[in-house]
Amino acid sequence: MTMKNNENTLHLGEFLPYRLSVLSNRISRAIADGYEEQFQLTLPEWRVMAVLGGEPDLSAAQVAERTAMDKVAVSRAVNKLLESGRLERHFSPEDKRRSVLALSEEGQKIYREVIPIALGYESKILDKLSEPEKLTLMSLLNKLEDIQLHADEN
Amino acid sequence: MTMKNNENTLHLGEFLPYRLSVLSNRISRAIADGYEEQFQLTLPEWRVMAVLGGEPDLSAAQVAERTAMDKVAVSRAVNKLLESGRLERHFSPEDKRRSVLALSEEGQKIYREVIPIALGYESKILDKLSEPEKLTLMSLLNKLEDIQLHADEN
DNA sequence: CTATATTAGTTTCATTCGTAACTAATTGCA
DNA sequence: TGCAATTAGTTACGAATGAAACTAATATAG
Repeated sequence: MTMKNNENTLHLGEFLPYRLSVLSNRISRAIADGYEEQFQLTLPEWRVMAVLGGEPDLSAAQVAERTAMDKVAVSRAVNKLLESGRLERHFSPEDKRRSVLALSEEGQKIYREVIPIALGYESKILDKLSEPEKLTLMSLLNKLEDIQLHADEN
Repeated sequence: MTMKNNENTLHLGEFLPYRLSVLSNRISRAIADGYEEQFQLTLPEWRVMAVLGGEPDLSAAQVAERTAMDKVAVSRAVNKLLESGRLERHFSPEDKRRSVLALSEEGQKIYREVIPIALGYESKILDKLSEPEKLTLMSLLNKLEDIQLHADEN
């Protein structure tokens, strides 16, 4: 019979949320180091570019959805990308509030350069796992992503 | 034959680092929501308490090691915890720079109250997994934590 | 010894981030 | 129509963060 951890102490090194946080930060930082300096690109900016590179002509709100960023973060990243000429913005004729965002030529160029860097790091990680381990990892992530953590927050 | 993703686009939703980041942030945020308001405790403060609760009389540098926080973050968290009376600090007689940190009575009380909240969230997650899945998850985390992401940075 | 280098921890400063308030455009409904 | 409610995106502001400079204490080399 397996007993659940019910001690009066908590060991961070075995605490799932802590381990995920440290691991995730380490990976994100490593990847960002791979493009931040070279392309003067922050992580939120790269996320916006990553989405628009695969699916152009989204509104800021749609970008926010797909990146799990909040709309303020998207707004800021979009504006920096506009200033640096990596993004083009139009506004929808039907709804003059809604922006229509797409990578500029320059933005696409950078996008194509950063992708292999990002995928390279991912491979560096995934290559350490066997094929069945990769499949399990993906299936575990799917499950974990589905979990409802809050009581309810309509 | 399984082909590796070698496309000219990147789908964030399938990109491991992105998925880990979103998942980890969601979990950390949920847990922090469970104690921040109730105990006026930020995540870095809680991490410091969590370490000292299980292993008292550490120096700030040792706390930094064990929490994967940097020394500035530890210094700030420690000072806020001192102000709120949750931590006691002495200085080592052999080395008057080195602090010796431990939870105060009040700190221990809070520590004992927060632990079940934190573990509760962890269980909420782990309970969705089968026993073999949990084992695989732990073994995958062990492997991923071992990966060396940087070329070399002496 | 004494000058230099190193270490522990703090402070400073510039940037980032999140929340809330705001503006402008659109929708809905009376 | 016309006015309240909603939506897209921005701005403002305080808190959190990170890097670098700093202070005090200790270790080390000559």
